[in-house]
Order: sequence, then C-alpha cells, then structure tokens
Amino acid sequence: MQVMKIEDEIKQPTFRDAYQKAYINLLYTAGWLEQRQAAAFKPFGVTLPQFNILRILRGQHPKPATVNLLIERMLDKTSNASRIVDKLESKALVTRKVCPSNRRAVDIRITDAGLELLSQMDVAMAQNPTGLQHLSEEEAAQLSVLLDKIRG
Amino acid sequence: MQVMKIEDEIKQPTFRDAYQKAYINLLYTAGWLEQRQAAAFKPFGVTLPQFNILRILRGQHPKPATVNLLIERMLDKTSNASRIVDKLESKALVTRKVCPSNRRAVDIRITDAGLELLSQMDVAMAQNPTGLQHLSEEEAAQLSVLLDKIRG
DNA sequence: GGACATTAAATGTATGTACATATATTTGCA
DNA sequence: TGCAAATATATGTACATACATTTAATGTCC
Repeated sequence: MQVMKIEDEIKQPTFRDAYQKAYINLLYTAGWLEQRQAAAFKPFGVTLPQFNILRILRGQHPKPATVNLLIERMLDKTSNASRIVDKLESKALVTRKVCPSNRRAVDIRITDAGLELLSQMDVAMAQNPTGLQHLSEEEAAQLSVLLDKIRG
Repeated sequence: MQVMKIEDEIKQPTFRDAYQKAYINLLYTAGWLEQRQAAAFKPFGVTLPQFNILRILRGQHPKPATVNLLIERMLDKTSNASRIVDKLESKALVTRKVCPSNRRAVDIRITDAGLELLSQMDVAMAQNPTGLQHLSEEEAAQLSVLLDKIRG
C-alpha cells in the first residue's frame, strides 16, 4: 500500500502550524514503526517489550540481570518488567532465581532457547527494513538532533 | 530535571549507527511526549485516547459522529473506539443513541459537560508546552519532512 | 538488639491495544 | 421474496501500560 502524507492518514486537511503538524506526525510515525515491528515479531511468538527484555538479557549473558536493571535499560521505564518476565518465563526463554547475595532481588537469565530465538529474529530483522533506510545517514543524524532538542 | 541525551536515558553508551540511534530516539521521544501529555490530562480525569475522541466529537458538534468516523480520524486505527466511548459515556461526557436512519450505526455526541471539560483543558494545554517549542518553525517543518520520508 | 525506613519485586486495578469473533442491520441480487 | 454478503458496532481474550499497594528482605540509627 502506498504510504500517505500525514494529512491524509488522519483525514485532517490542515494543521494549525508546523509545530502541531510535527507533533502529530511524530506520534503517528512512532506508532507506525511499532506496529510494523510488532508484526515482524508475531511469527516468533514474542511481543516488542518481551523482545527488548530478551535483548537486554543477552547483553548481560552469562551474567544475570535483576528486574531493576531491566527497568533501567528499558525504553519505557514505567512498564511492568515483572510481568513481562512472567511471560518469558512461561515460554522457557528466561529463568528466574532468588539472588543468593540479596534475597530481595531476583536473578534473571536468558536460556539457550531464548538465545536461539533471538538469533533467528536477528536474521529476520536484518531482512525487514525499519523505514529508516529511506533516510540518508545525514538525515538520520539530523533527526536525532531534532528529537534531542524536543526533549531538551 | 535536566533532560538527558538518548544514550544516557537508556544507559546504552553507543549505537550501531545513526539509523539505529534515530530509530530508538524516535520511539523514545514519542513515548516521552505521550507520557507528558497523559500527566497533563490526569487532573481532568481523561486519558489521551479519550481526549482525542472528545476533540473529534467537538469538531463535529452539533452533528453526531459514528464509531466509524471516530476510527477514521484517530491516530491509532486499531484501537477500540467502542470501549473508549464506553468510558466517556459513563462519565457523561458523550451520549450514544442508535442512528435513526441506519440502525446499525450509533450517533455519538459530545455533551455540554464534555464541551466544558475540553475548554478547561484547552487553557491548561496552552500553558503546558509540548516540547516542540524548543524547535524553530523551520526545524519543525524539517522534522515533518523526515518523518514523512520514513513512512514513504 | 529492635523499631523504622528503604529497597526489590510482585500484585491489584483501571485503561488501552491488537486481533478475532459475534450480533444485528442493511444491501444486493438470484 | 429470500438468502448471502457487506456493514456497523460490540464483545472476548491476551498482552501491555500506568500507578497504587503489598510483601519480604535488608539497612540504619538509637
């Protein structure tokens, strides 16, 4: 399907100003990207947040991670890492064990099955462009600068 | 709180390339903006999707809207307009009535209470900048161009 | 040592998203 | 007419977010 301009996507013919247009465009485009990524993940039976946690765990491997560490590294700090780990544990992609040195904490580790799944997903994702490839390297860098400014 | 660069926000010191950095930055910034907006809405007892639907209904007022029309104009097409309207109805911000000319459809209208709430929120939002004001008008326009390219 | 705060994680509840399915109404066509 | 397809909305289920509360373990300070 041909991608449409933002005006057409949400049937809003005009915007108040360039700021409003950029704002709506930003939220819309982020949702568009997330939806595409979720679709790419679906055959593998994991959701985007689950995938993100698996990647953090692979980064730590073979060291364990705690829930706290997961939250620190997640894009969305307020999401519920505990329950996402629940789902991964029920699929045997991670293990959960009380940390011996601090029994309040929980050592979470990615399993061999989890590592295997991630490596399959790496291949699939390399073949499934994000949309960013439509930008030049300079444009991508420029985009990051603008985004940093928004939050700054 | 001082806003951090994306590298610090998610404790990832380096990115593979400008594309990966822009991608993560885009998703992160959109979440950041949504969270701020949700926080601004909280005192008014409505969520962001509820607010968006109220605004569409105000745009139609005094004509009714159907669920279909709401979905057409929403940023997120796959969200469940029916249930969001449920919540608004239970707060007496909208009314729902079977459409006389097509009894499959439902006429949804914003109530006086809904209009009043929106006008209060307009004032609050005017005082609560989105973050986009950190950009110049040219930068905002440039951002839209880059975002359109991503989806194109 | 013991009361109290702090920390780490889990749980509860309301809301929303994503997607499949169900229900009711209308349309179209043999 | 009558029956299948299309349309409009609602409902069911799994998952996630947002935020408050709970539970358990550890620190701290007197």
